[in-house]
Amino acid sequence: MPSSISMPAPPDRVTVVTIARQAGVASSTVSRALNGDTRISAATRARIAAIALELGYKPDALARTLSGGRSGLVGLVLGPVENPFYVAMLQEVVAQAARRGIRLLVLHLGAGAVEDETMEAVLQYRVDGCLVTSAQLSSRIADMCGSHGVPVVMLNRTTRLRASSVSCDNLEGATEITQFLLHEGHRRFALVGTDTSSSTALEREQGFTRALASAGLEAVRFSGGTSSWMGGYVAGEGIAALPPAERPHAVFAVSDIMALGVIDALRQNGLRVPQDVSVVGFDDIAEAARPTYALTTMSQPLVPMVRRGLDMLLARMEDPALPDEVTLLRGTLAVRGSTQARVVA
Amino acid sequence: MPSSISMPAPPDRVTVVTIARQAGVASSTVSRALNGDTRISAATRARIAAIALELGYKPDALARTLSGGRSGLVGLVLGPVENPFYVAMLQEVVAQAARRGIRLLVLHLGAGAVEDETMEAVLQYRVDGCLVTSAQLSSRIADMCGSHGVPVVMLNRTTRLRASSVSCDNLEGATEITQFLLHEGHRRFALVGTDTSSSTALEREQGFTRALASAGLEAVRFSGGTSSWMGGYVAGEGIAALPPAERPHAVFAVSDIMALGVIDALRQNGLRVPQDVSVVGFDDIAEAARPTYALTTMSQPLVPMVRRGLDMLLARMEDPALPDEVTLLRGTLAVRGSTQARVVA
DNA sequence: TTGAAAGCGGTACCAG
DNA sequence: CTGGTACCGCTTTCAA
Repeated sequence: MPSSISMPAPPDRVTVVTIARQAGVASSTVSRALNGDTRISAATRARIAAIALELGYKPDALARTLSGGRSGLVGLVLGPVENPFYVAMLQEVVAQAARRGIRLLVLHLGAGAVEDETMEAVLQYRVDGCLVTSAQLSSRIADMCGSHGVPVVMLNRTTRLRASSVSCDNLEGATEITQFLLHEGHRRFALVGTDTSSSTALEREQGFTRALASAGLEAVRFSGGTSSWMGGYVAGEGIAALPPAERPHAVFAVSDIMALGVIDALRQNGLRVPQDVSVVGFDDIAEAARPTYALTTMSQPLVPMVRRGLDMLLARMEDPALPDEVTLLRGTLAVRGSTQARVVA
Repeated sequence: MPSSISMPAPPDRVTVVTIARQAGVASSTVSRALNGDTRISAATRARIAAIALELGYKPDALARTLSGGRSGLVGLVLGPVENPFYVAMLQEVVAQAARRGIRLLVLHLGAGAVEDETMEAVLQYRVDGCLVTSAQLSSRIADMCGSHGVPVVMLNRTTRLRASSVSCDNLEGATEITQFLLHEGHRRFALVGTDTSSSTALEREQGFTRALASAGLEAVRFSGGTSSWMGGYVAGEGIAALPPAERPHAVFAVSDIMALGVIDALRQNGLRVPQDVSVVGFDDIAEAARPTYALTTMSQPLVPMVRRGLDMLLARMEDPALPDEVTLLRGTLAVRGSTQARVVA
């Protein structure tokens, strides 16, 4: 039966055999030549390369993997994208992975639990390694990867699990930004945190609280639930509802997205930022730089974090015996318009 | 050499052969049994299933694919995530794909061009189909997929390419929201568009312009560059700079994210929304519902769109001969606080 | 320097 | 109903 007009026959796959026949050599020779094996004469190598190019040969990644090689696949477990920080992270991971010839297999995205079938994909597709950001139940992924010799690197998340990690020095960062607030003359503080206890949020709270304690101060704590705009907004309403005498000079939110919610809530309730209340966050998401927010925040070194994370992962894909490693990177303070020095009354 | 303490030997892979030996049958029988082939006696099937379960057998997706089956992989090409709409889409795609047992291979993300190596991944990993959202150069992906018999479905993007698509009825939606504005008494309009000509933006502009034309009206056009908050902000500043006599009653932005930028710019310049100017968008991203914006917009039926898109893709993965198909879904008007009826002067 | 052949883990065809 | 076997595309000994 002749093929229909609208469906040009998908061209037959060009394989090592196709090339071997064309070149009049064995398929094994083709394989070696294309992989730059120096035992093959430069002449034959060149000839085979030429034919491969001409025929548009694309090695089958699956077959290659099956016969014992790497899959080139890295599993990706991504946190709640309601927080733009995770979106930025995703973007950076995708960009850098592409540059390194790594393919990303989406294993999970969002706040929910990682499903079982998802976990199985790690084995079924012979994923070489996993990149995990946040996710409450990431420990399950780490466990199963660990027991199957699949290296795992956590981004923006410290852990005691068998896995390596790269994250911002949250404790130090929170300390630094708190000291900045103290230096600016603020003496009454509010802390905006979450109900869920992610390592990230906890460390930041600690840094803040300790820095205050060193100055003999305490903060009132507000929680809006999750690390989201709405979470911050709810907390912000609570702060705005305080009697003027108890109103904080400055608010520290454990994430930028919450800080933005806080700012909106304060303004919605007639308070000015920074004139009445200074607000700071942590992350430095793109929205923080908008003129309407101009959020003072601790900027996470996103690009280096991802680079370091991929380096660590690739190294462990090469040599699975490498010991776990924890890297902390320092953030940098980004001072913008959401804070202002407090004139002593 | 004994294995080290920290590295428990990765357990040997459980294959059909492992099970076959355990059960005292041929591997082909195992394969059939596990695939529910009714020719195998219910008894043997049960027995094999039990052994498989006990041994924790996970069929190797790669081997299965190599021997002629589907890979279960769908390539994902995602648009600029600066626009939260694409993030929401990603989230929905991931969720629904997981539910259907489809694995997503990230091919691209962002505004940039799709790289060559990325395109090759489609063939190298034997991707069963591709899901494409936006992306200027998505045509290249579509081309190469088309010529290799890999079905493509475009989401939120109409096209004349060989590919199917699902999108919101942008023309109709823009018309409807414009008529709403007219009905509310607005007579002077501004249009906020982009420099890049995505089909989506163009159709929305058309719907708006035509609806106005039907009423004998015209709009001043502003462009802030890209479909982003900043793009909207820049356009908004232009609008705010107009002399009061020329100030529009209502602004139609081709996307929510731009509309938010417009609102912020107007307010930053002392104009009130909706009292001085009404603003509408298109998409209904989560941010639009924030009390601080309360954006009136055309809500895209995201969940049904994705469902329909996956349906179409799966159908074509089963039967590649299916003809291309274009589906338009109607959006629904979400009236919120960023618009207000204009009292006739 | 190159060829032949044996897998990798499944599926499917052909027998029996 | 079930077993044997070839094959998917590539890598990798083992020979020559």
